[in-house]
Amino acid sequence: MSPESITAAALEVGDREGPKAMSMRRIAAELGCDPMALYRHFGDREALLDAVADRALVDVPAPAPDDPWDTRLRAVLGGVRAAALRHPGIAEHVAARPPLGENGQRLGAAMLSALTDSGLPPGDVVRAFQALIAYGAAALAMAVRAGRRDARWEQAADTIGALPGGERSRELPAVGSDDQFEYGLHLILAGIRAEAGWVQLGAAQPVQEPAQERAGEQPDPPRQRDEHQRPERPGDPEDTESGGGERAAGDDPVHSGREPRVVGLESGHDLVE
Amino acid sequence: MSPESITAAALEVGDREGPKAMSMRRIAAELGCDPMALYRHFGDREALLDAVADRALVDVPAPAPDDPWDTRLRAVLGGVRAAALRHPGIAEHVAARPPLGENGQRLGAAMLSALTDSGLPPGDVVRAFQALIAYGAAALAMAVRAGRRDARWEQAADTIGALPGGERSRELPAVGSDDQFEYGLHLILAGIRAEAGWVQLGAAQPVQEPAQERAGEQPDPPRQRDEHQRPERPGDPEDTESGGGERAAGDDPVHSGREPRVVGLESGHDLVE
DNA sequence: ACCTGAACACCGTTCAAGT
DNA sequence: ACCTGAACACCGTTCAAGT
Repeated sequence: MSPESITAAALEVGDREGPKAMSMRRIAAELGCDPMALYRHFGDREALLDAVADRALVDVPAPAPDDPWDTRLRAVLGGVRAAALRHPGIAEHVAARPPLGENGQRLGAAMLSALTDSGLPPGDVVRAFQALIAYGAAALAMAVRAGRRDARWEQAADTIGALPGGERSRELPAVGSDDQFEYGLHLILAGIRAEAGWVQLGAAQPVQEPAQERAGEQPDPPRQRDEHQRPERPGDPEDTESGGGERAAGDDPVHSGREPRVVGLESGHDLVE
Repeated sequence: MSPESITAAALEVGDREGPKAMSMRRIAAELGCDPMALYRHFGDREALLDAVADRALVDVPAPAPDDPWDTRLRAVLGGVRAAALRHPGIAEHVAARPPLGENGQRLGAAMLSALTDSGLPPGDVVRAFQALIAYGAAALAMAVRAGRRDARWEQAADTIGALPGGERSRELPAVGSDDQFEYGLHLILAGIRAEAGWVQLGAAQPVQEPAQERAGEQPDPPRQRDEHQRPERPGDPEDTESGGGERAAGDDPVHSGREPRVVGLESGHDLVE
């Protein structure tokens, strides 16, 4: 009757009977104990599901530190996605929650490290991190719902097909598919590259191969036109002193002339309970 | 006792008492009728919430058709986000569901039209559309939870602050903030630009102004260095015939040599019920 | 035929009663 | 002091009984 045995039982009943079955009562029944016994180890159901979600990520390995930063990001996000989809009972919860358990922190650190290596300024590293988490979570949620054959998305495919520009793509939008996931991730990584100042070789003739990088999960030796070269940067992210205060609070182009920054969550609105 | 009066009552009780209060019984009580009466107009709770979510989007205007494609995308996604946050009771549901009601289709069509104008090939238009929906949904969900002061995210901020590269950004990650939302959207739009073959002027000296486009919601006249020029493209998206079958099924660089395409949801796995 | 509301099969969590 | 389980305050939905 340990936290571990509880999360194990929860994961099993969730995998077997779906997310709705992961109730305190049902999990307790699985363990043959009183539902209240669970509250000895977890404050409430949410805390228990947090632990279960993190447990589902134990098998996701940290990326190889010598890989390029974008490869590392793809490895982490793809790994989380695959691991979560292996446990459909908890995938929805993984998708809805920030990664805060032991494994979530480990993988989050790997992502932040990769983003730092991308050359983004430190402040943008955190923003890009959150953007990637958001995208990954939503794509995962879509995959879970697509697996559950949500009639809404089938209808959405019809709608898209009926719209101008969507006619020829009627069979494309496999909603939560790996392909779809990789494409969106590819877009964000390309955005990071542009933002960090990488120059994409071959950008002059984009029609023939604008998308081939997405196939690049595999070693991809044959013809690597998707190489990138980094321009020299006057101030490195490290020296924040004389290297140019180009993104200090005052002249930050994003925030100057706007309302006072919301810091953390302290000054946030409080919607309900 | 019409569908409209029901959705109106649901929206009001949701705004007033939070998403959990939007139960069939509670909404019926608001209307002074039997809970079962709601089932005459909506098949189940999910269908009712779909209608309520769409109703929350009536006020989001279609973007000005003459604006640049990226401005239109920002307008639609920002508008949906703002409208949803005005109705926190339903925001979570808006975030979790594809846009299928009257207003969702209207805004989805505007997004697809904008993406078509971005120069992406038709198949990628749909992929980019879904990626944007996914990102917008997740960012909205984060904003709702941040508004609810989720302790998890405060802890996440601490974790990020403790990681290498995150030290200086301790006060940055206002989790569901407008700033954060716009940054992620900016990354995706930059990715689309790169993918569609747009060249970003000034990419040679990126350190000084890599991020200023994000301020571009306002007219932004002073100095527009974030202009883009489009290279000539051999085949226009419109002529799919002789203009070059460059992205036909056979030689699609993304899909060639992979497992058979998943089409729609028909061939999908079925996780549970 | 239509509508109603009692009833079913659940929830998460509290808390008083037992040990 | 600790643990248990009855009880509270809810759910979405079914379905038999009423009109």
